[in-house]
Amino acid sequence: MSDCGIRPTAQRVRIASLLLCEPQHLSAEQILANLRQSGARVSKATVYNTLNLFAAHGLIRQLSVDGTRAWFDSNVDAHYHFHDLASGALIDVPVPDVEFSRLPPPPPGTEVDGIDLVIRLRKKAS
Amino acid sequence: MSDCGIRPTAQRVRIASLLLCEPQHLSAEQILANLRQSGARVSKATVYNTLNLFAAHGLIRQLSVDGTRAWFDSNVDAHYHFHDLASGALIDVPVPDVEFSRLPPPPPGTEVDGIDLVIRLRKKAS
DNA sequence: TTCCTTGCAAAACTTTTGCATTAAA
DNA sequence: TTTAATGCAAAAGTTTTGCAAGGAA
Repeated sequence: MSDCGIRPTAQRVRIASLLLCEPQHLSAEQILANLRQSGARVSKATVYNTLNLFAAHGLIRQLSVDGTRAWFDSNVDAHYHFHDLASGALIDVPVPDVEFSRLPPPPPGTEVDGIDLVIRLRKKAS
Repeated sequence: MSDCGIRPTAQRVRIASLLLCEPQHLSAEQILANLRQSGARVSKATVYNTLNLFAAHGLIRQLSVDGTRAWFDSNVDAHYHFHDLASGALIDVPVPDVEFSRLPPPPPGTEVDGIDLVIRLRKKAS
């Protein structure tokens, strides 16, 4: 963490270890609740500050999947998502599982910064 | 509009003609401002009610592109989007411009409801 | 000490809701 | 006349900000 020029305070270390020990999709509120349950003294403002800081340094990725809130993804490798509409769950889809045989050329003066792919899932009818 | 069982009130007709006369991506606030500029008497609550109503009936589509607000797309045909990170602009990408040669199978008990594809664009470096 | 970070509360924003009034059928 | 939609203001939910106090270097 200090590699990035981020000062490793107690709160930041706890947030980092919560997110980075395994791939997860968490909201700010979930992170706050989780930290407090495990006895940490953290404020909501610090959680948001820290998540924004981590995202700015590329340690985590912020997702816009539903309009309701931001989700923070500890997997910063390129990948895509399933979104289960019934449960709201997010499931990672590795890059090799998707292959594009055609993509539109970016408009003049622009280049592709990244591709966000969300495959929405519903309960099977049949 | 009344085909869908929606009562065509003055406000709804104005919102519909603003959105549906040409393909557009607008926020609720933009729609409200636009209507008031053209002399309409509309409240914010009615704009939101109407947009949610139209979306529920499949007349428009709600997009989650950035976390900041919802965008309402008057193009309900299947399609994808470019998202210009510099300007925030959304540009439609027609379905035939994208071709998937591989997609992951949906998890057991689920089926694909839809695919949201957003190609993020930045200013070309070179 | 000096600078950065935290916590708290309040503010800012988007979206929803309650309720009396108004308009549509 | 009956039912549904509107407008306003207030509420709800998420995220940001201001500022005094606390902690790291």
